Amino acid sequence: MSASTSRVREQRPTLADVERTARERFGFSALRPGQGEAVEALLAGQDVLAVMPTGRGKSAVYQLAALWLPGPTVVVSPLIALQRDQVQALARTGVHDAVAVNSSQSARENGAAWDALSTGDAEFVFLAPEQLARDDVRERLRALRPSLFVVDEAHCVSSWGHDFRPEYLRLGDVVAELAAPSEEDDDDGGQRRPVVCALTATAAPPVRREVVARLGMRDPAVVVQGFDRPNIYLEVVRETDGADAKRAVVVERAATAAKPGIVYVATRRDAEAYADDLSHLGLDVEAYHAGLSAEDRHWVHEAFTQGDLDVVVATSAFGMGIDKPDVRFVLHASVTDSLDSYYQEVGRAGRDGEPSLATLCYRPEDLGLQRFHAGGGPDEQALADVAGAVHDGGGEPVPAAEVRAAAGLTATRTTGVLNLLEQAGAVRVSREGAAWADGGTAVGAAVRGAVETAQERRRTDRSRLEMLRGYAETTGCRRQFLLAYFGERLAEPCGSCDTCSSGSAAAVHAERASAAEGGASGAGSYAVDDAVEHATWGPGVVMSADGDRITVLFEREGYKTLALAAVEKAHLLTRAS
DNA sequence: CGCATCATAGGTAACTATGATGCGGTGCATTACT
Repeated sequence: MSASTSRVREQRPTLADVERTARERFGFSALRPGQGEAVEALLAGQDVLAVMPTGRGKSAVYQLAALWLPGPTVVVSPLIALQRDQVQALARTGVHDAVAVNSSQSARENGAAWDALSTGDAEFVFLAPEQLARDDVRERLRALRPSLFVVDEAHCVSSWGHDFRPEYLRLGDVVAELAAPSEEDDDDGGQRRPVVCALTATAAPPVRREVVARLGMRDPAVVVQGFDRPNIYLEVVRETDGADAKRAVVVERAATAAKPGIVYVATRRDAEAYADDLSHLGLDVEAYHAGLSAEDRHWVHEAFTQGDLDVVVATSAFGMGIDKPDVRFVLHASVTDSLDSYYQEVGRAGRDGEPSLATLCYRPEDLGLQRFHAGGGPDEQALADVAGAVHDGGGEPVPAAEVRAAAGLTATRTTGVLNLLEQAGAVRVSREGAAWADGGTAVGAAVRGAVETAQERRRTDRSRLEMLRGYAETTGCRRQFLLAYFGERLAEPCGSCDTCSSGSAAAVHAERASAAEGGASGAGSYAVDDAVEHATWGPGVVMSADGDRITVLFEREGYKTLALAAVEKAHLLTRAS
């Protein structure tokens, strides 16, 4: 048996104990900033949200905590390929055994995994959120009495939960269910709720808040490590001469930049097209997107990791699980849906600390595709069709396939619409299908509620896109803008971005400084993360306050940038408690 | 929302201009077949 059972809960280890263990058993030279704090909180039974750069740092948090916490550890991990890597990485440390349960394994392999967990031979079980939708899986987990519930890549809760992978939004319920008493264990008055640990490399404050809320985390310790990656030079190339000119610029930049690198594109078709262009120039290049066979994807991933490729041209499918230290450039051929995604992708450059380059080729027209993805407005017809199909079930669950057929929508679209109806409180979705939640709710009212929710979501998505536009169009220091978005203040321009090189950042900085001095109270009267309220836009949180303007994230409207002078003159904002 | 693609029109020969149409990202799991 492992150390987890030989030590008693009452004897909580000190930070020095954690540190020594990290050294002796995991071979770390020292704890990294934030790690000790996060482990201590978990051991004290406090939920933890850790926002830390990718690498060894994050997973060490739960691996260390698991040594002292009594039961097994559940790790929710978004990709099966990632689960495989994580299980192997744990096997290499030799400290713990880990298993995974998923659809790529045979029933027999999955059975063996459960056995290993129940005998204590394995400490960790890696699962995708979809597994936790299964009654049998949740039952087995309950029986194991896990002490720690980890959500890896926790930003997926916010970015995928709403439509693409709705099971992410149900993880909070799963935790609650693991804690609830059941018929079998009435002796001890129910189960202990596992401590929840959410991990991600990139999350702006609103994403953090959403993760905490959706996972039902209780008074979590929020550990945020530095976002700044000073070795990555940031630049934006604005292209005004049309789509063809932009293509030429992308190809030229990718061809001349130091290798290896990643070119991110918005469509599968672009991935193929750019890969063709670059290979005609004699580069070792491959395209990567979700339309490729699993085999091809694996091959490209391997070849890139091994250093056999100069460039991978990829959609957003390429990324999670890449831990290649020497990526020299990340070039975006068009915009992403948000700065969160953008910085996540940029963060794959220069992990070795050596100089690297992040270039965004920016055409305002490219925002159109992202607007499309953010939803072209709620489709009332689709909502009505789906609501009607579920309502006709008369309270009995209607299988998703039937709802889909009745409404004539794609699977993804159907789950998205069902999710909206569920958030509006009209529909309950279970594994068996969707059921009308409340006999008293009329279809019309449910649809109106769902339209409202959809519009709110759309406003937020568009405002996130606007923040990306803000980054692309700012004449101030790019890094100051980017870090402010993530709630970090950089006092001076960074000196390592295109606007700093051109001198425009310095000019903006001077201008803001004098504006702040001249104003009655200036930006100093607002701090990042202050809660405020606007007369018409309602409650919000200050995202950045720099010089003569502040940006506020409103709960209903999304991000808005306001001139401080106007705010103070018209008393636009009041402080919320 | 912006684009690539395809069909049509124009006016008489190979092609360009215009308009209509459809498409666009991310992965789990499950099922029905060879």
